[in-house]
Amino acid sequence: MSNNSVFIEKLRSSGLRPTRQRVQICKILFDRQKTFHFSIKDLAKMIANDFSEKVSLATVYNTIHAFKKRGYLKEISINSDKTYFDTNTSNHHHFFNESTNELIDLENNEVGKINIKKKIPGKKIKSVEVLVKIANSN
Amino acid sequence: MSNNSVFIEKLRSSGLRPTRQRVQICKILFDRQKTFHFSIKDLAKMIANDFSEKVSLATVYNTIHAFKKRGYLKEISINSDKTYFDTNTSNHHHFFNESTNELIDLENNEVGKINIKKKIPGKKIKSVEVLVKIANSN
DNA sequence: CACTACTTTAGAATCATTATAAATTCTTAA
DNA sequence: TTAAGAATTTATAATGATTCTAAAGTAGTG
Repeated sequence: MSNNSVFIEKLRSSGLRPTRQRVQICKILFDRQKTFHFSIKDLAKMIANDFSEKVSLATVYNTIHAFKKRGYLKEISINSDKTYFDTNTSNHHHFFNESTNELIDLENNEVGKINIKKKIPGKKIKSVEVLVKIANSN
Repeated sequence: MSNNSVFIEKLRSSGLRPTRQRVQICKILFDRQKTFHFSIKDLAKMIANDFSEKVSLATVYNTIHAFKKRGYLKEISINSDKTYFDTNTSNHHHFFNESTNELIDLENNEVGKINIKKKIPGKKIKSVEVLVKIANSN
């Protein structure tokens, strides 16, 4: 369990004022061992449950965007209708469980080297992301 | 240049009545050599340009969904804010050019075998899709 | 032709997200 | 510590994409 000063520092160090709202959101997002995959809606619900003080939806959006911009979160697109964010900002991949709509991390070292044979002249590769869709075996 | 009867047959064979609107949309989508990547907005614009008769936006949505359901189109998610459809329904991958927002197909045989080392018990893999983000080399 | 089911349509409704502008809070420096 | 200015939060409105609705139109069948 981190104490708030860790998050206050984190925020300050990237030029964000450590407001109550931002610190609260940090606690939910980053005070955990495992990767966290969430939608804005999920997060808003958790804030409502975890804290007595209300945080407006606009602030949730603002904060998530600020965090994404600073590299604290990654955005993941599965289907157009679902936007998830991921606290794991390393280079990695995902399983998407179609039976449950659940996302599972797939670390870089859990996927063999990916050889992109086609080259696009004048372009360089920024990232290679794999999405593995899975479902119940039967 | 295919004639309409090809599309009328295609529609009929999958239980869709070959209405004027659907045939028009078929002509735009499928009467071409190369894969076509498009958004609903793109398509609506093309319909407006190519045909004298108006097609309502609701019909465009209905038709695209019907085509997707029947496997004539694939949906592609890049960023949450962009939904593209793809007339290439084969198992394949994509480049996404971040400089131009352009999608480029990457066929299965242009990517080396992808070895997913992590297994999820009780689940089977439905698909493996790679998204390669690219940008100008400099 | 007449019937029925399928389609299309305009417009309303919904949902997620972004914009706005006023109120609040944070930081700083006196 | 307090005043000033900038950053932030907030409620609400605005936007944009998509879906819904219910009425009008159309295709297929006998």
